[in-house]
Amino acid sequence: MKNKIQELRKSRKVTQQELADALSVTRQTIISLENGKYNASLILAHRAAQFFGISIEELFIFDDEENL
Amino acid sequence: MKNKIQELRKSRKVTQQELADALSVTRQTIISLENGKYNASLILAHRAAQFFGISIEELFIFDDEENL
DNA sequence: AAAAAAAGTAAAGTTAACTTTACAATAATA
DNA sequence: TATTATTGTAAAGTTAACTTTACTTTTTTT
Repeated sequence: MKNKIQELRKSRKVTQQELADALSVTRQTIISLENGKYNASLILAHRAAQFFGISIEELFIFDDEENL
Repeated sequence: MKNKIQELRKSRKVTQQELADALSVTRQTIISLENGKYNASLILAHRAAQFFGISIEELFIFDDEENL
């Protein structure tokens, strides 16, 4: 699953650390999400979508046929 | 985090087993989600929302101030 | 009321999201 | 070019989502 986190973060001139703080996670979590190391949990996805003012469906790119 | 899975499943006369099969998870997972034992992963949330034809934000009730 | 279907409980195991710490590489700025 | 800010890598630990199996309880149907 891909996401638009890095793209949106950069366009808004927010650092990884600032985003991490805003979402109450570590910077490591932001890095790993941006670089596709793992998927966000539902709650984190919701927080991130809220932060960027869009829906979860808009922030994440779900390709069907993906494993849990 | 709460969700409307049980409510929607019943209103559509779908059994837990049928829903589990449709979402490619075990019945145990459905039971635990319906009974609030744990939260769905983002991908499962997406599959469930698609199944019911609504958005993730409509299917899940996010109360802010929740832990990851 | 009996049988069958559906829902629930319990418990042990696996996996991956997230944390923590520490260090390396790149980019920006003085 | 030197310094600082930002991003990335690595690795070990914790926790919770999800699985599997087996059994019990409730609901539905005959």
